Amino acid sequence: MRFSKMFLPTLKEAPSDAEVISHKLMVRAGMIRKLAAGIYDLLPLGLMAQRKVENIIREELNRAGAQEVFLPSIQPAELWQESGRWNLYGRELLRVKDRHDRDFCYGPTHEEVITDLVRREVRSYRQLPLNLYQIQTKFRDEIRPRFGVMRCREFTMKDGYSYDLDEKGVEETYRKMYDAYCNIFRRCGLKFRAVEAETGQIGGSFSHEFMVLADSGEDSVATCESCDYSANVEKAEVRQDARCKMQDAREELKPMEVVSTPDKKSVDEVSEFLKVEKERIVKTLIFETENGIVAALVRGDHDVNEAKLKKLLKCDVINLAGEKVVEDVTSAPSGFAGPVGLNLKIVADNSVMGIKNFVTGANLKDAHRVNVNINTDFKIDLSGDIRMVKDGDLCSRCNGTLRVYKGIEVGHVFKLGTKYSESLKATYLDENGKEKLIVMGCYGIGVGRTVAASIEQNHDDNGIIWPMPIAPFQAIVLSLNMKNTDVVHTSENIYQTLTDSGIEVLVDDRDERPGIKFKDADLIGIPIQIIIGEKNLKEGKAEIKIRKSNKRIIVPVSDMEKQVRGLIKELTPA
RNA sequence: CGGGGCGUGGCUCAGCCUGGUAGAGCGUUCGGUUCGGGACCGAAAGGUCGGAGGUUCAAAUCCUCUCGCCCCGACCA
Repeated sequence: MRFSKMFLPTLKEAPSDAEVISHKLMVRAGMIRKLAAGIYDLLPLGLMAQRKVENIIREELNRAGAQEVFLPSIQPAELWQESGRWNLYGRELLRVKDRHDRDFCYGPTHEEVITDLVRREVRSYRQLPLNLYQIQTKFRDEIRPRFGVMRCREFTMKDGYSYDLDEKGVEETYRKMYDAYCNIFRRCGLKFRAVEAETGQIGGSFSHEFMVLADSGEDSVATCESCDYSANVEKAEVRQDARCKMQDAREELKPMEVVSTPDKKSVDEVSEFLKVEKERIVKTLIFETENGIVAALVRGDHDVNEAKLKKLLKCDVINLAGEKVVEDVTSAPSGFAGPVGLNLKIVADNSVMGIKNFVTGANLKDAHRVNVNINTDFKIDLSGDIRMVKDGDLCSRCNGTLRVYKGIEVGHVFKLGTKYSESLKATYLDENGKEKLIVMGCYGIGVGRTVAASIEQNHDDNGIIWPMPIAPFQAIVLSLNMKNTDVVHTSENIYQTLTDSGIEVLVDDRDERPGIKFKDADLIGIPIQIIIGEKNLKEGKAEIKIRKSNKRIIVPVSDMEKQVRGLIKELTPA
């Protein structure tokens, strides 16, 4: 490809609406342009990188026994009504009507469509297992799209669905997909972690998320320093240990008192005002569930994990109560809730059980209670692990320390079970002629997000540094002086030779000054720069610069192909 | 959906408070000098100041409405 002919509009300055690095660089490098909030045009350079990722995905999935299909992006409402998600999915589901006033939606995911296909075609156990995937545009009407291509409304996703005879079958498929995902992300040059995750809206019994570690990530991952335990903080288990107690067992129980705390609502304020460590304050959070209102107690330095609370309470819906409900229930403005005298079901985190003489809200405006003790002053109905892990907690699997990192979720695998085969009646006849539910798994990869995540992990002040496997071009030839015929001819020759031998090369044949070419080459991040300038050329030589290491070598022009070939190999992970 | 901010040439932004000829840098076009890290000189094109309404002799500027975009929040009392 020739730079002079390519639609590659690079920018010196980043657009003012770009926040994260990948977004800025993708716009500056001429990969994307915004059409509307959360909706982007993909330009040639951007598409090339994305196609590279797509092809790696295809190779690994096909190798693992999956088959590619292509399903409609517009889906009839009936299917979603049948699965029950037409109502459940909420406003993220973009609904449209056709000219006959029939309801459709733009697919945010394809469980319904593909399960409908499978249920119509699969009758016998002989036709299973089946593992189908597609690479498709999805639309999710996000509350707040942000970070460029990282969290947008329209995006490209690889989604795959597996159909097995039984639990054993799906577990094997799941493992295969898990391994394939590891290969895919490794080949994309990403530093990632496969972490245990909550199943969320898609539902199902267990799942792993593939997280790319990056500060700009919107998810938090807890990772053990000593063993290989990794989990989304939503899911990560807390280990109870001696350190949690932090109190002398011999400390005597003191009589409870009410103290005035004018306008001190938050744990920070109360801790400061009463000169008490946050560990000795107990927060009382009021939640509404389908089975009534409950009060959840966690230590002042901890946060409630709603997913865990939900599980402990065995309920489906859980929402933090609003101001009004809090006032009704505690007869005090929010900020002063406490367990003493509350006529609610009270759930406590394990760590609360070990504290004595702690501080809580008094259920009175501008007042807290001190020296509160469980059993003496109030009773707990239920206790368990209901808090979010935090950095420095102990690992639940070993004695290591957990670290919490930010991560970008690029892939997710679920063991779905029979959730959809049940609602959509996807069944088969087993060898005894008995009808059984097909057992499903589902597997997603955010393709565009993977590209963005790679940039988050691979860049410097000058621009993108593509890992070789997903670089839009493997090499770029910088013809430094278009007025010098030797330079031009040599650049052309090298470009032709490399291209003919199957290497993906961009030649910067624009009539621009060298500085501009260097800057653009760095910006668009091509791994190998081949720099053709007069001085070196007089000795029949040219320079090669490795974008990643900034290493420069001078090689004879005649040796170029061999050198480049060697470097490509060197820069491609096995 | 709540709070905040911003819409002025292709891009980044100034001008708005205090109404009176629409600006800069980058980019683009033409001519010349330059040519290994975003050059320089000269000339030029390009904007109904997001849109609608209002106030005024006069509106980018003040008021009202509207659309778009961005940020923060929408679980922690």
